[in-house]
Formats: sequence, structure tokens, C-alpha cells
Amino acid sequence: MLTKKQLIEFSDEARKNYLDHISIDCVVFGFHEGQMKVLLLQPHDEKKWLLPGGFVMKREPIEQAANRILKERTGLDKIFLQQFYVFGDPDRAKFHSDLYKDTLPDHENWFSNRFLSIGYYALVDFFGVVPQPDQFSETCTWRDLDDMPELLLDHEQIFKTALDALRLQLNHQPIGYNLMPREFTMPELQKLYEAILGKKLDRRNFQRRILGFGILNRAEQPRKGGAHKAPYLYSFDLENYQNALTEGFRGGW
Amino acid sequence: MLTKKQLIEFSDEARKNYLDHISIDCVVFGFHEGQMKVLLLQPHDEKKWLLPGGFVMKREPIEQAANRILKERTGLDKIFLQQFYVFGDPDRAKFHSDLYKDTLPDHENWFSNRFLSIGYYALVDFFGVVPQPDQFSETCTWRDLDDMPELLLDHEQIFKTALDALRLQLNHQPIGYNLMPREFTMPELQKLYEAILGKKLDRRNFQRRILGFGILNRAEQPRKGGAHKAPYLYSFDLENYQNALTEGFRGGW
DNA sequence: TCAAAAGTGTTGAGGATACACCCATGG
DNA sequence: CCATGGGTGTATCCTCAACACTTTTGA
Repeated sequence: MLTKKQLIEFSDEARKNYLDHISIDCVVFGFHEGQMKVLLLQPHDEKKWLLPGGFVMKREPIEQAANRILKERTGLDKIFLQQFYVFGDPDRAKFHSDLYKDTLPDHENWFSNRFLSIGYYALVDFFGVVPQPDQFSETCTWRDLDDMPELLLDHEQIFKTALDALRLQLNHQPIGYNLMPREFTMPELQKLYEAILGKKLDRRNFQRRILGFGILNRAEQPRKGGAHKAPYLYSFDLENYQNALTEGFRGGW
Repeated sequence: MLTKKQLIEFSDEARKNYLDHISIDCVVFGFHEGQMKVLLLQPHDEKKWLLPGGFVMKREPIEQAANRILKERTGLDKIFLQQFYVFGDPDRAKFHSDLYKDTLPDHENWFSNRFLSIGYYALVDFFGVVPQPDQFSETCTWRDLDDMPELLLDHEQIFKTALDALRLQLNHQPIGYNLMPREFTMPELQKLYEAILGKKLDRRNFQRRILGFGILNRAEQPRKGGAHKAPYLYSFDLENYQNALTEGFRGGW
């Protein structure tokens, strides 16, 4: 929680630089060791968590704003971003406005504004991210998709909506490409699909189907060193991938 | 175009009632005589057209705002609405801010604000609509999907994005239910699908497939009076429809 | 040599496509 | 009586799901 002085300073700066009433919240997905991960922030003196977010500068394109916000949280540039919904309930940020209601009167406190929040989901390479808390937060860290803590405000709803959008767009967006490292094995890619869809898939049928799309290149050398039979390494054929996505992969999983 | 006095009055009222920087634009779809229709407005002294739109009141939920705006344009209550995208380019409304730049300085003119516009598509019963122009417009009328005039601002982009969203969601939203009258024939429903998808479908296979979903009830009496063989009348079985939509109809068209 | 991971192959059911055929009605 | 619109039936193809089998490797 900010001191009164900090809050006044922040509010003054915000009013100068940002659009009133607009915020951005991001659901940042990563993939590591067979698990989908989401990047979360824990505010000072709070049990519950928040999605990374921020505001839009007065003349800034909104996608650029989302990129700027995420660069501060992850260190990454040029992140894959997809806008998925606007959350516009008048009381959606009641927690934030209540938090400081004894510190500063509403008309001076930026956080007592009504904010419509534009939801973006982001797909990042897990190993490229260096989580960095913002000034309101104690920590910034990855959480497993199936071990999510309680979230503040309406961020639970935002998160769930993002996950739904991700599932719906699995055949229409380069989701695998942006979440996997450059080279990966077929079982690893399958784990990603299983994590997103929340169900097991048949190993053999998965392989045949993915390969049938013609969007993967197989490396000549299989991965060495592991136990058991050495798996082949694959990478995405970006050109074919893009073409296939415009059509959308046929059928369901 | 407004007079200076009108513009000042509107700007003052708007600043009092509406959120700055937020607007709503709606793509209203209707279906009549085998044609998809879109509701458009033509401003005074203008060749090009606009989508119906408006602003959000300071404490109003955004979906309610969209409903209010469309009630004024169509006379309809409780319209089926689906938010599909936010258009946030800083210069997207340059036409509007330029239009009055000699009438009123920017800081007094509401239209010279930057507006992020939330896009909704609406599905309405064609016969229920009584098109009603707003104070900026000469006319408000239906236009055929394949005979669209030039649009102002970024409304061409908004329209196209809406149409893409409509196609993607054809198997996940009650699109047929909201666009067709209560009773309709199979060929009529097929025309709707063909209009949305932009391609011809096989009559027999369409029928079998739609009926296979189990979402239609066949009336006992076929439609009479027309030439040729009397077609059966169908209506949607709303309960089954809803259930089927949560799964999404399988396969493509 | 055996368990576990990974690659490849086969088969059968169900859905989609492309047809052919029959029925009703107005001109 | 026939052109046209509309309802019903069928053969073929193809996709997908559910399987079995083989290969490789470390323990």
C-alpha cells in the first residue's frame, strides 16, 4: 500500500500522462516442464494476487501500451499479444478505490476512477522472462495453471475469460509457436495441447495429426542424453504455420 | 454538421454525462429476403456512411450503453449483443475532430477527444426494427451486405472485424435464433448460413446436418399459399440450442 | 533383459459429400 | 404437363479414434 504522499504523486502523474477510465490487464501464459504457467503479482501486505496491468498513455496505441507494460514485468520486447475482451462493470475495481478511501478523498485519488479494462493474453517463452514486480507489488512470479491462488478485483473472471479465448483460438492463432522454445519434441508439444485443453490426448493420433498439418520441420539429430529412446526434435515451419492458421485447423481435439 | 451553438451544447452535455475517451460502435445485422443487412447512418451533407454508435454514461455498464444506443436507433429492447473488439488507434477518429476544427477549438470540442471504441455486433429481427436517425444523421437504413457503401472513420475495419467474428462464432452463438423470425423454412435458414459464410451449401446435406443437431422443432402445418411444394415450418428448440452451443457444433461448413 | 519412452502401422465406425429420386403446385 | 421448389434416400470417401507392434535406451 502506498503512503499518502506516494499516492498523491502517482495520481498527479497519472492524470498528466494516462487516459482516464482505461486500463489494461494481461494474462501472460508461459509453458515449462509440462505445465502451463501464468504470471502473477502479489501486492504489498496482501494475500491475494493480481494480473499484471497498467494504463494507456494519452496518445499511445493500446497494443503498444500492453507491450510497454509487459516489457516492465518480463523484460521482453515484441511479445505476442491478443486482445480478448473489455471488462466494463462500473464497480469492477471497487477493491482498489476502497483501499485508499481513508488516505485520500476520491476526487484526488486516481484509483477511485472507474476503469474499463482491456484484456490481453500474452504468449511468451518461459525462459526469456525475468519477472519484475511493479511499485505496488511485493513479488512477481509464475504460478501453475492448476495451482492458481485467489485473485483480487475481477481478475479471476479476466483470467478465466482469457483461458477460454486461448482454447477457442488454439486452431487459429500461433499458440504453439509462441509458447514453445525453438526446438522441442513431439511429447512436449503434446503436453502443451493437453495443458491448454485440460484433457489427455492419444499420443499416436496427436503426432499424426500435427504432422499432417505440415507445419513442423524435423531436425536431423534426435535429442541425446535422456533415458529411453531418443525423441526427434521439431521446430515450426513459420510460413506453413501462418498459412494453415488463416484457414484454421479443421476439426476438434 | 452541427452549428457552433449545437456543438457547444452537445460537448457540455457530453462532458457532464459520458466517460471521456470511450465510445461504442455497433454492427447491427438483420436478415431479409435471403440477404444479410447492416444498419447504417448517413450524416447530414455526407456521401459516406457510419455505423450506429454512442457513448457510455459515467456509471453505466457498457453492455447497457450499447443496448441504450441501439434502442434509440431501432426501437428494440433486449437486443442480442456480442462484444468483439476494441479499436484503439490514437488517430482513428481524425475525420470527426477535423470536421469541426474551424468551428470550435479542440479543447472545447468533445469530438476532438481521443476515443477508444468498443465494437459490438447485434443480431435483430429485421421486421422488429424501425430505423431512426440520430441528431447527426440524415437517414438510418438497412444496407445489403454485398452492396455496402463507403464508410467513414475506421468503420470499414470495424464492420469487417464484426463479420469475421460472426463467422467464427457461427457454431458457438445463437446466431440463427436471433436473426430468423420465430418460424421459418429450411431453405430460408440455409440462405442465412450461405449469406454469413459467403458460399453455397448443398440443400440436402444442410438439412440433414441441421436436423441432426436436434435444435429445431417442425410445425405440424407446412406453409401454404406459395407456389410449388409447401415447405415445412421450423422453430428453434431453445433449450437444446443452448446446450448444443456450449459444446459448439462440430466440424466446418 | 526388462521397463519405459518413443516411432510407425492398421482397422473400423461415423460423418461428410455428391449424387438420384420422388412429391407438390402454379402457370 | 412441366418447370421449379422442396422433401427423402443412398453410395462413396475420408477423417478420426482406438487399437498393436516395433525400436531404442538406461538401469
